[in-house]
Amino acid sequence: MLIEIDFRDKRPIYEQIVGRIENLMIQGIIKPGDTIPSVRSLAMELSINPNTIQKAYSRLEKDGYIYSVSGRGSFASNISSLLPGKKQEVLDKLKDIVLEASDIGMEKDELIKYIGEM
Amino acid sequence: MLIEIDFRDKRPIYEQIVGRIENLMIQGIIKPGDTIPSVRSLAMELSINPNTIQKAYSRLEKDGYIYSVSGRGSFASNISSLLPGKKQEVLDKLKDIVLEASDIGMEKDELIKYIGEM
DNA sequence: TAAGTGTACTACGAGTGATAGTACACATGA
DNA sequence: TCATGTGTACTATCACTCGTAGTACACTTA
Repeated sequence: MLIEIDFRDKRPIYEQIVGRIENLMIQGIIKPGDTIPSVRSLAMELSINPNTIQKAYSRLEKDGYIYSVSGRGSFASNISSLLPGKKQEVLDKLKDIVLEASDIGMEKDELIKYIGEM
Repeated sequence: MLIEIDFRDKRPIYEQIVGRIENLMIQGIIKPGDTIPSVRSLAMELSINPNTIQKAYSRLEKDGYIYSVSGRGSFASNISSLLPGKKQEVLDKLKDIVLEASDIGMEKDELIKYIGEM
């Protein structure tokens, strides 16, 4: 099972699926051109409604991760061009954390030290 | 106006208020013992329902930031004992970011460099 | 042709956020 | 004392999102 759902997770199911598939593609486990499980089969496998899967796939297609062909299935796109944007997103989040840390009197060095020791 | 609401913010109003007051206390702008605006006056000032303010204040009291006295008002608690927990929260978030960065092939050094240059 | 595929649509229930209104007990100051 | 302001506790209603459920249609493939 490459894709699983955590019902304790506060995020909506469709968002978990989006994140999981994005992750599998970024890690190269799903490669460009690979077939993505069909809406109905994945719904069956996860015991959730096909509409929920469709919602996730629509989002993935809109964001450029997959492309869907009516009657044939859904396939992984080449996401190499998306990586710079993803990197910037991470840096933006990191910036928020650093500002939050600053609010409670934590110095940059403390954060850097923590990262280094991970 | 120390407290404002951003209606473009996706977070619920009560959560914005909680965050804002926490922030003012952490920064020392609101000091232990200070009076917090009354439920009704803040509701009037922000043009929102008193129940929304009450919900925010209930959360703040539950989390130890303020204490409320029936008939008198709400007051800022001494939050110095809460700081270690807040620091740990920040570090936990930082950890998530680092893992996310790792997923898309970013090295720790890249993050550390970014923090250093902020 | 039959089966599997993506896609679109409506309808319903549950949960949450926010509003609206009412009510009660308490503290304070005129 | 009494009016006012305070926190607190309800109920009711509305809007929105998430998820489920069912149906339908056009397409591709074996």
